[in-house]
Amino acid sequence: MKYDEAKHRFIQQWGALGTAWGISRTMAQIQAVLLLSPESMTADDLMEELGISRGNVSMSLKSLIDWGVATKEYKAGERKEYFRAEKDIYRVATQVAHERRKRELEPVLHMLESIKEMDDKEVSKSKREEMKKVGANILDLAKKSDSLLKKFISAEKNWFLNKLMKL
Amino acid sequence: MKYDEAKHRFIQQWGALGTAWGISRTMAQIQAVLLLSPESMTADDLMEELGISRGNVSMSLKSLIDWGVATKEYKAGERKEYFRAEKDIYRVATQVAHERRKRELEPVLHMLESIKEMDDKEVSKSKREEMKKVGANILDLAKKSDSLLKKFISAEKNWFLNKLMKL
DNA sequence: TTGAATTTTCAATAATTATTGAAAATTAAA
DNA sequence: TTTAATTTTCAATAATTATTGAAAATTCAA
Repeated sequence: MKYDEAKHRFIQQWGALGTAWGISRTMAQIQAVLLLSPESMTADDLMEELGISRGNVSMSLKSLIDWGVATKEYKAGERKEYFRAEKDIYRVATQVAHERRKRELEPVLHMLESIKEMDDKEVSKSKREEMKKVGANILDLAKKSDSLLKKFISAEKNWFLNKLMKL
Repeated sequence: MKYDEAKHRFIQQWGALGTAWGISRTMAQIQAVLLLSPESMTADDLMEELGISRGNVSMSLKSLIDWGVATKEYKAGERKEYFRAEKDIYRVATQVAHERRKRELEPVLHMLESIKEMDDKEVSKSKREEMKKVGANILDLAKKSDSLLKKFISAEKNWFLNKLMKL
């Protein structure tokens, strides 16, 4: 297979994966391009590569940086900004997991904590119990997932340290 | 807090969580209503509860069943169909994880396998290497996540067995 | 300070996705 | 069989989300 075809496929699939998971296609595609690029790239490079507007590139890069999966760099004697993607895919995964927890899961967990106070005699016991049970189970799952993720991360850290030791 | 307010909050937040993760608001809200309901419910119940159309309820329920997180039931001497949500939230999570892997991740993994064949002398070594590296890392992460999920599931199975033993 | 290069913002627009609602299909009781 | 109850489908429409592009803001060299 030609490099260009492989690259095209990677960018398309990565973009599709993004949309399925609630991330804009462009944002995921920009990440894909940066992941494949050995060098950091400018906004103009990305506009050209993906055929998208300057505004879109600017906003998508901002988001990638907010998610903690891309960084901005400056080159000596150059006015333009250069961008680079986080290439350690484990760090990308844990970073995204953390961000999503914070942005999307935490509001749900807060809501569940708050409805623990629910105590309404006007409604049947079984309805109240069902709600308490569902809430408790989700909170419990969240807690267990957290500790699992922590283990995963520390396992990865060790793996990285091992690699270092072997050098 | 009143039961109705708690219920309303749960349904809204669960719906919002759904959209953030690429699941339609209604589908998530129907699941929320079913999770809170001690009894199974009909399409009419759900239409009334959420104020949505019959068609939407029908399609959303079909999706929930496809995802393996809801089931249809028949009551003796009744024409209508009743629906029930999977309430073991661990099973919901692992079910959704499996489905998403199959539907959304697998196409990416196949693509990554196929671009392993990439071998294009027209393009710089560093570009080719970057692509191979990114591909290998993602495949590796997917493999590790799988084994982690497997461990999680078996841990849950044991937890369930333990509960059983204690009875 | 200028002012040209560069980036960001955001209202307008396009593209996508979700929802409706009524017609068609299915089901099962009479 | 009929026929009425119920569910499904899907074209039309609404709602949401993504993208554009040009004006405004920022940055930095002169």
